[in-house]
Amino acid sequence: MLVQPKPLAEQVEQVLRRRLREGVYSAGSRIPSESELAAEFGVSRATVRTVLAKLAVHGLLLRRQGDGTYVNARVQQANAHWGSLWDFNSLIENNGYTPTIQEVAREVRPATEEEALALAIAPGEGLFSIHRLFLADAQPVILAHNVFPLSLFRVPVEQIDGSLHIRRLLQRYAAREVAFTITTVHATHLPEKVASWLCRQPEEVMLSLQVVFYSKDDEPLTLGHSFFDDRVLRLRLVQAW
Amino acid sequence: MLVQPKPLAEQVEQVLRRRLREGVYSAGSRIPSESELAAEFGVSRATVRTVLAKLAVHGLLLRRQGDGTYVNARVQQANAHWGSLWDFNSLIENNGYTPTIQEVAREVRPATEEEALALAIAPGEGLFSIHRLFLADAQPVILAHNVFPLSLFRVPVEQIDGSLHIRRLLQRYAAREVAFTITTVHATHLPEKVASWLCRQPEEVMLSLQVVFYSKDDEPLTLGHSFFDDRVLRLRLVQAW
DNA sequence: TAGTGGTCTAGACCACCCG
DNA sequence: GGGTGGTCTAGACCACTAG
Repeated sequence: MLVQPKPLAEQVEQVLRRRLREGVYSAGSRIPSESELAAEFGVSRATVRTVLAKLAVHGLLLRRQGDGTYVNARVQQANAHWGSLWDFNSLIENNGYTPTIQEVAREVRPATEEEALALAIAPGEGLFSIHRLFLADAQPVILAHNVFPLSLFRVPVEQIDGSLHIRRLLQRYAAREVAFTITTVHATHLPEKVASWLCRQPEEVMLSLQVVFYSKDDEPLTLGHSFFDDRVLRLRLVQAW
Repeated sequence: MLVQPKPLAEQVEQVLRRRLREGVYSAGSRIPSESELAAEFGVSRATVRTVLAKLAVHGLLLRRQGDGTYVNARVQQANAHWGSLWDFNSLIENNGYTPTIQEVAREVRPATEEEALALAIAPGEGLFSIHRLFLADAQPVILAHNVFPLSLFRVPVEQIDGSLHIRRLLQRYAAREVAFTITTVHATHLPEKVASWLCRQPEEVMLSLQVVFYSKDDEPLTLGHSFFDDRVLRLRLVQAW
């Protein structure tokens, strides 16, 4: 049923995710049993189990011993999402809008002390800094500022496409995979400069997220600082056991 | 090596978590290989793997193919935590304080429309409502309000110990296990009443978390609304792949 | 090249829920 | 009782990294 250019589990996961997204398995309903799925895909039950376990941790499925595996209707309808803290595109999509990324400024400059600390580089070392605006159906909702150690890139920064999401950008221009993120959440007043980009009044109350992306080697890849209009977008997260 | 009153994987997980907490495996160092751990505990490699995978998702370990498994020093030193969104005790501990829970008010009253919607009950149905203050080294830092459907409890609400964490409280008095949570994060001004409890000025900018706890049967267990002093406590989260 | 984690299988037995 | 998910094993082979 499945060939093997990519791991079987990954392929099964993609198929199941699509079925959930497209409503083949409808909200709240029971999906086929592990054995049935294993037979359908021609893989072992263990392989199916690793996939179902992952989808359950991400809040998409509920598993009940002796009963079956169910589509988590609650999470689906609440538009809650596992990666909202760093994946603004999905966040905007989950709020029912179409996302666009618009670059508003970029520069190369030396790192401040704070930036150097977060990125584990020397103060004054070269940084690539980029300001980007996330639009939800053409309405500006998030302003994100990212800084990357200049040494990460294999190409001149002029060639970097500023409309890519962070993970894609790091893959393409730095050949790095993101392994984990650490996010700090704050409530702040909106700085004047950011307010103009977001078309809002200064001093409004806003959510601010500080995110650091790390590679599997524990190497800091980028430091992000973003402001977030929580009157338009809801920051809603799932955690499951 | 291990007997089996509880699942082997769970026992292995507890041992490894303790070793990480107590520094037996020090920050950034490599821990024994899967085969070595399997031999030490007398379990199969597959069992060890499920445990290591879980600890990696929670950000405690980093796994590198062909190399080994390492203690994630970055997460440890940043005091980042997987469950900060709903486990305020761990949150306070991770910020370096000793947590205490202090009950400040409780009542039984009918549910508002909004509460009824969130808890999937009828408006006007009985609720147990409790306001609690979380102290970090005796300093008030979080005010949490929780409402529970009255029908959940097997005992008179007078017997409920208001100083327990939510999960423990639900286990003991409602015989329910929490399976997942949905959290909405907001930035707000501090309401006057809450300000006095937290010993702060009204209208200060604060983080507000709205959390709903669900059972494995998709049954809403409690709706929580909390205010959060992000000048004392940092809300810092890990997400790993 | 040796050792690590990554993938996958086949099969056993258990705990649990339902009709 | 029959089917579901939960636990666990033994073993195979692969992909990768280090020295």
